[in-house]
Amino acid sequence: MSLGAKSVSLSALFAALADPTRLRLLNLIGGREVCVCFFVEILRQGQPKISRHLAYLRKAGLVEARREGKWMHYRIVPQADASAASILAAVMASLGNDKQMQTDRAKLDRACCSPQKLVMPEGAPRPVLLMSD
Amino acid sequence: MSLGAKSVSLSALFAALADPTRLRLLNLIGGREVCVCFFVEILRQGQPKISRHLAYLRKAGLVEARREGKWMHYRIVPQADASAASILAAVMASLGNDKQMQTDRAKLDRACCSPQKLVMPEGAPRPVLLMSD
DNA sequence: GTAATATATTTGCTAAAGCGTATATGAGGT
DNA sequence: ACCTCATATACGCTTTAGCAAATATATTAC
Repeated sequence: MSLGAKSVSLSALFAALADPTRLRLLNLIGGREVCVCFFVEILRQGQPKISRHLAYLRKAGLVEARREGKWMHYRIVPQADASAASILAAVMASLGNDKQMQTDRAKLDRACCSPQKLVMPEGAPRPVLLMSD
Repeated sequence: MSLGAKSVSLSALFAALADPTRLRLLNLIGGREVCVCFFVEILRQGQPKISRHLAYLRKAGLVEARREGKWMHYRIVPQADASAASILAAVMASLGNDKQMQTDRAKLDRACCSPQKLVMPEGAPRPVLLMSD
């Protein structure tokens, strides 16, 4: 492990955060476990695009996935590194102040509590809370 | 100004941070006002490269420059937006935990207190402390 | 087995980032 | 005026990121 490893991984962390779609995904995942179908429905973007950005976040170690039948559930990976953890905490808090992020979250909450308001596949899994907000 | 402006500017902020050279520059500038010649000397990278990254940071609104004769001094721009400010605070603190960043800072401190140890142009300006660390 | 669904990956493209070299700008000295 | 120094920008290039469309994989239902 080289001495400069931290600065490299920090810039890699910022590269992962340097895209509006990925920030919206992180905002939606924050705290809960969310099925991919909700991302596609709420962001209203093509499924391959969503999937590519999720793969990017996975490779960056920010999220991890769990398969449940046909569905994939994504959740935040708690950061072992203290620097990454503190930065991510500030990021997640900042996302909460953004209008669009709040709107996205509201849609997810609505999907969670009254799914018929969103066009969702029959029997789509609900987002699962991992911790209180 | 659109509703989604914040998420756009946040991703732009992260894009500005997503480069090891720019992080090293921010680390050196942190808290003090520093002349470009120190960046070139300490990072040991080509002057146009340093200058291009400084221009990037300037366009991103993270630093600003002040001319003093032939020399340009760079300093951090205090962020008006609370989100950007809190993220940047976490970033600057994290940089302080990195080995290479500490080494860079030590070199700058040495240049400040015993300039003959670094090959510096005659009469090069010293870094100026803007606030205590 | 086939078909359908949910998600992931590949392909081909365009746009942008980063680099080094060369050149331009701006200030001070002679 | 010219020359030099410090810094910035333009140019040509290679690498990478992002997109849409198409295709592949994995699971379930039949």
